[in-house]
Amino acid sequence: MINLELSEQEIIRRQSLEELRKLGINPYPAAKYEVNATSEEILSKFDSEKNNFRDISIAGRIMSRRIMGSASFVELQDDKGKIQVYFKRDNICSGEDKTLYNTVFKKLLDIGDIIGVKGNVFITQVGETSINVTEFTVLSKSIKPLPIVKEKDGKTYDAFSDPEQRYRQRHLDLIVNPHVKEAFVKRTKLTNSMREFLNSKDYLEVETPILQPLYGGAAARPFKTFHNTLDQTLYLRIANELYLKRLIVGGFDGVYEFAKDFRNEGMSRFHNPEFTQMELYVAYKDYNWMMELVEEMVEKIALSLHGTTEVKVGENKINFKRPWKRYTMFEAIKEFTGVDISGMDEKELFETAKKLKIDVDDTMGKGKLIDEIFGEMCESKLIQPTFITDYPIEMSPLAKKHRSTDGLVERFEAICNGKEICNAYSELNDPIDQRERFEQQLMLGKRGDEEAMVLDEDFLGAIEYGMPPTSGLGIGIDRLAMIMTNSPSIQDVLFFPQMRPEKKAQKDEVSNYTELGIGEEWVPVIQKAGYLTVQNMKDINPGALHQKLCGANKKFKLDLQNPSLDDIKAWIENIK
RNA sequence: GACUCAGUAGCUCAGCUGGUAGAGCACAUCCCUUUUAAGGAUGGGGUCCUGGGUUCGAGCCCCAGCUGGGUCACCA
Repeated sequence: MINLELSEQEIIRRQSLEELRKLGINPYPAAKYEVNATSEEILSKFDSEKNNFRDISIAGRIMSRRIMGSASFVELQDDKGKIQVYFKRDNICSGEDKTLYNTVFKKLLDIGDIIGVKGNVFITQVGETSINVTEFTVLSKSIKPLPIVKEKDGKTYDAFSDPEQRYRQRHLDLIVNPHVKEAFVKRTKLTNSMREFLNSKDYLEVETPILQPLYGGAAARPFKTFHNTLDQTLYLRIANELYLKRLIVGGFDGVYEFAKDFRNEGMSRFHNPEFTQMELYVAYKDYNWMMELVEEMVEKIALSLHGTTEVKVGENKINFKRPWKRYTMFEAIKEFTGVDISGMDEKELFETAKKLKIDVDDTMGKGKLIDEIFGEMCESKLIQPTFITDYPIEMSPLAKKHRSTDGLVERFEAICNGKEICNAYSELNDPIDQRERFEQQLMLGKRGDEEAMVLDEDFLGAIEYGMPPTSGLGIGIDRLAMIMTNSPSIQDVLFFPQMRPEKKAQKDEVSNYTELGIGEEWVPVIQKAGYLTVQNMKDINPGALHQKLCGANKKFKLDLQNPSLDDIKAWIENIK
């Protein structure tokens, strides 16, 4: 029986599936299919003089078909791109039986099907490098129609562009939007390049717990979960900083981790609840040394992705060539506002912020005020990669006090395209100071700051044994990937960005209907008519339902025995 | 979380002042063949996001909700 939830095209494809089976063709064969070329190789290396690429074998998805009487063209898409494939009836069917071309190829295959073809490469009269097929194999029948995207001269027609569908059905997005695939390939090249760089310096890639009994290393609200056997609350990590530092205490001089971190906060085009950060800790170094490492590493990444240090991002051209501009936070504020705040006390800072039309309130301390002024007046103006150094101590409980200026810490961030891409310190390794800083955070927490850090006794215990002077770095991989792939949204560099679950309409069980005396075969018909629950049918006109059901029976050729009007009246009366 | 825009065929979108739901692609049947966002002819395909309301009558107007986009706020 026909499934009424399917569209016409889906029904036709399922029928084709059965037809293939009747012809003895398995639409989902088990055997491996030997592939010895890709579309990319053929297009770049075919030479009609040499007539190379004889007897090639290639597999992919049918993306378009131009069917003619006894010859047809198909666009086949594989992992690397698309190539035109030429099907000629007499090349495929050498004998009298033309079923393989007339029926299997022309009628039973569709856009979206995955096939393998064997043949020889040639160039058509129009000049298109193509494969002349001698043999083809159905590898997987597609029973859902693909969105049809067409392209000419770089212009795309009927693009599959609805962001909701693209993110919810990323597989579809990847099939029909080639530039999407490119961005993800670049993202992987980015992390590969970074990993190579770090490995070449002999730093050790490690893994630390994602489920943590205490969350620490950043200021953020966590996701909370529960371990049954331990009877204990656990948190998904917001950072891995405190674990990596324990490894430094343990005697590794350089450790890094590509870490998925989780923060239970707002979502935006720059924020996803789970995101990737690369954290690196190197013993016996300071934040000045780390700035040079960041410059060198990011410049190398830009070069390996684009072959140049210049990267186009939106309207801007960003140049990652070393050295990057450096400002202390005070210098940056002076540069962009004209105000020198370096000597100011809390009250003066408060008045300055007010004059600059920044929202301020009484709870803000000195550090928060400086941070606000910088965030409002400077950050978005920093397009070229820039280091901002020397942050107020209040905002940085894990950073070492500045070697020469009171009230500051040895911290830097790199800002690029108006957004922070990394954050680094000379790490605080004085256990007494660290304990005091945590205690200050506890006070903030008691005052209601939900993002205040928790005191981690185990971590303190570790650094009490002595942690070497260390520089640490956290670099936002998603943010960097956005810049390197010219993507305006974080959703464009995450395969499966977080989405609210789709709400499905509630449906009653079949038994809810049969209890009323309705035959099982009528249940899908009634639901198709819009009555997904028995209660929806309660107050309707029996005559109208009768018409709808008999109409559907005829329309969909269901060959069911129509119920009488009295039957339907009885069903509706039976509803409680 | 706030504001704002959107949701109509498998896809991209029209839809007038409220009056029988439309196009292109895709699909089906047929014609032709080295074509290319192929062409020609004919045809089928709809819970107009959901639920209320106003109205003789709602895709359109009003209210509530769902989902998404954009901007802002928190944050990396």
